[in-house]
Amino acid sequence: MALRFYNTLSNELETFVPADETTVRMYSCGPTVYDFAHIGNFRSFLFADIVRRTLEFFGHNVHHVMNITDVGHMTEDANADGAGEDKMQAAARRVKEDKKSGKVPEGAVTNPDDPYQIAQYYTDCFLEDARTLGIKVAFEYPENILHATQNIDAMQEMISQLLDRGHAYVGPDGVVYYSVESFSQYGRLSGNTLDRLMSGAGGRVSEANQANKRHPADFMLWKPDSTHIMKWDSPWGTGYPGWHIECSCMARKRLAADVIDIHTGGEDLIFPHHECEIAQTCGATGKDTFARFWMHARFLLVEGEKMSKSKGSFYTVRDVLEGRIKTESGQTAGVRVHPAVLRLELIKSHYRGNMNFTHKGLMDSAGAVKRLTDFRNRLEQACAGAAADVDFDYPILGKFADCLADDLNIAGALGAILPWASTTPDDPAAALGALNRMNEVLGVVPLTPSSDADAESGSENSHIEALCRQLDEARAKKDYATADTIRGQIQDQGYDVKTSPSGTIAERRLA
RNA sequence: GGGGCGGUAGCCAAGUGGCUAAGGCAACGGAUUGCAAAUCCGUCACGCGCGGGUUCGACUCCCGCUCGCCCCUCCA
Repeated sequence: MALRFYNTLSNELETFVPADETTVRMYSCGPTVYDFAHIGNFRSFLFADIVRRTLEFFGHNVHHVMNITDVGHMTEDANADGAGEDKMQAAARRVKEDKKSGKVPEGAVTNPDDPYQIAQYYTDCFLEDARTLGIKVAFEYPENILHATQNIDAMQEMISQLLDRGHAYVGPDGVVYYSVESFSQYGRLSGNTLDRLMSGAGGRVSEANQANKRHPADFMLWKPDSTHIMKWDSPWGTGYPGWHIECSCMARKRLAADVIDIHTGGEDLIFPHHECEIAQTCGATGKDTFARFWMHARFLLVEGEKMSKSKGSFYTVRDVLEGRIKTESGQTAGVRVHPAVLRLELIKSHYRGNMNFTHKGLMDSAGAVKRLTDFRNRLEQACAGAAADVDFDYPILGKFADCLADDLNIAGALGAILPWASTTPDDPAAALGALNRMNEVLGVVPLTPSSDADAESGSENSHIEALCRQLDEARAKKDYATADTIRGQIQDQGYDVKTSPSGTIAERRLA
């Protein structure tokens, strides 16, 4: 089946075929680790995970690599005199505050002034969140998730190559800059060609900095600065690398190729980050292509608006999972959310449209996860867990495959699955096989019915169980007032109550 | 000013140049229930941001406009 992806490079849907048929080489821009990643970041990471799982679904072997940006870049990188506060220093302040309030686990960061400890702390948090949400590459740390700070040598090597090949120069300020005029393709990805760039339109370019560059769009590769909180020796003085070089370097190094198949990231990275990556990699390799496909996820809105710290909508994964989000009425939701629910909420709409994260949407997703889980449980019972192998001739699976192959149409795929999940298939073993294959991409059907219960404390389980029995007793005695009170108690603790002839069952709500 | 993406019912969200515009949620009616929940059955867009054009026919193609979002050197 032909896979079609929208390529930012051409602004068109293109049929995807890997350059090397044995392996798809894929690189995703990962998090900066000066703070917790928020759900907007995770939308982008989950998008990359869907790309990877889709490729695997269609039988490709995928080598997926992600970076961890742990070099403390200036808060204002454009500020060439280094006046901005280092992000790692800002993070140190934050961690010190969090340590006081007990948010940082005992022993996690023994010295908040050590930037490597800060970076590792947030890296660990990121990995934990990513694994919770089922992002595959997170289980491949550290082989396929690389730290920038552990690849400084490779960056210096690439900078040397760029200097040798005439794509870089040392400015009067001692900073090594990339010369955008040396690379004729500059602007091809973003449309921001040199003639179109409106210098400083974003208001983030300082005049003083520009004086040292040959062209206003030239960007930093290495900055000598012995006062920087993270610094390394280099032929250009002790200092630190520019932001863009790490991805060019690590993609080439870890994927062992000058040209890779797919590069993903958030839409804001198209310019300058990915434009600069292309300039660097192509400048160093001499090839005219870095990534054959560039794929970008649109931004996430929260309740219809941009996420904002002042509105309290900069949710982290833990904020959502632990119920610290606001409902439509502005109340704190308070109910724990199953990770599969958040995963589905963040993947269910098309990656090239803005996604609106809402409390209502989360409730919707919870219903869908529950429905799929119940469906799976029914199928497993019906066929004693013996799933049969099915191929794309199986109607739902074929439809699912068609949707995915059409530029990752997850919403369309869900439109096929959800009504199917209300049916009772004639061949439960085949249906289970199909569902399992689809879930390899979606990753939203919790593994076993008991896995959620296992996550609860034993005492809570037995407490709820006891209330269920009391409810049954009251009902048997036709003491409905008591029964209703007990039911209310169980529900208040985040459970759905189901009464049946064989007794009351409480199920923890997924959100 | 420039580059790019999007605007389908209360909400989320597919889709096609031409049968009655998927699906989910919510809502409503019914079955069931002590009452609910869950489940099941049924109802729910004469219209697809606005205005033109092309066409026998457009929500789907083209032009203009409008709104939202991203970028034009912090950003997923």
